[in-house]
Amino acid sequence: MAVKGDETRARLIDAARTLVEARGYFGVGLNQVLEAGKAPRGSLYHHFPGGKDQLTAEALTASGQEIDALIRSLADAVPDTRTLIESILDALADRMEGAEYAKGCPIATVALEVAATNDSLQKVCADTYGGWQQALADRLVADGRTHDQAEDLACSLLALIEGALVLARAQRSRTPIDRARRSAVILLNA
Amino acid sequence: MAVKGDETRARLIDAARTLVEARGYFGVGLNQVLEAGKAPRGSLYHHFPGGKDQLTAEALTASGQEIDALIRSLADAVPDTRTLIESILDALADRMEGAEYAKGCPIATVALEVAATNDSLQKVCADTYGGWQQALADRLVADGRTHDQAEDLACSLLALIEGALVLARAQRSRTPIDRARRSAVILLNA
DNA sequence: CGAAATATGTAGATCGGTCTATTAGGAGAC
DNA sequence: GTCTCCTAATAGACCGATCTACATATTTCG
Repeated sequence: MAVKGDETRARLIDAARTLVEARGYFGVGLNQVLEAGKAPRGSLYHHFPGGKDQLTAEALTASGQEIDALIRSLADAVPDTRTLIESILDALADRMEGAEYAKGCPIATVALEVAATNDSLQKVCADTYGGWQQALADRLVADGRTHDQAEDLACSLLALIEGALVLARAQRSRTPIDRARRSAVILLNA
Repeated sequence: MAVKGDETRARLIDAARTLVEARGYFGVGLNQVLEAGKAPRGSLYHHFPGGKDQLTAEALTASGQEIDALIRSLADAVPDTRTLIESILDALADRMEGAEYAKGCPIATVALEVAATNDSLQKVCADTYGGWQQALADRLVADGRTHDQAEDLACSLLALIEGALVLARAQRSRTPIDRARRSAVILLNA
């Protein structure tokens, strides 16, 4: 029965990922997750004895790893770093528009909600952002930049991307992302 | 009793501003607001017949106007736009650290939580961001930039600032803000 | 007095979490 | 093969707490 159990677990994580990205940690009730994941309450606490926090942490981790993989696979598939950043922003903008602004950064909402009050989730968010920054910095080092330069620039590029996602969702328009795209190129060429 | 009533109203808005900035729309219960604002439940629905949404909207608007005023007053007090941006980021970083990362952008958390599901609050967030962007763009036009250039750059600077605030809160460190500060100067000089 | 404001009480829903049963399916004995 | 057993997994009732909102006084002051 290991297989069926794993499927239920995965369905719950998937449901939590979508809902939490759209409405945040406090904005999603377990009943919603259970309904979307088509699972009874007992299954949730069987697979996630740590309750809502554990489920949310695993959902954030999964979404974080997906973005990490996206960055690293694009980095391999693309001729230069400028194209990498542009591809990331294009992909995120398309994803956001396709979801009618229910999707943006899968981490940011929770990160802001729990920054000062939930240590375990805050740590998950911090680590996830750290991983993304590292993925960008790796590429910048491959371009010939020093470690310090790469870390600085990767952090600013990540901030520009995250901020553009916030503005785009808030205004329900991809314009901020397109503008950030041009500014990112300026930062890369500086 | 107009005076006393207005004071109660103001206390509730102040309490909502602080709590909502720290934990977001869904993360704050009216009981918390009432306790922090030292008011009974009846007063809340007397002053805010629209309930939680109205209270939140007014809290966001007040916080938004405060930042707007900060930008515009700094713009008058400072010799160049570079110093303006640096002053804004320094002020925001100090404020965040001083609150142990319970403060960041007073709008962002709610903006992300309600982007796709609460039209009235989404509109408040969008308008607030629009106002900030306009305040920055006004200064850039005064520097001699065209209207379009100013709008583009103001949007990217705002994204950079917002993103830095997200990363700084998520990682509980002012480093992302300091790095964004240097990148903002690059964008201004480009 | 009359309106504004305050002060509670309470309704009805939903919250996260725990509990006890029941079902399902694979491992091992023979 | 197939029967038995044991645990993983499902199922849903139930708990106290909390949520937003409303209703009904009571108080305060022009």
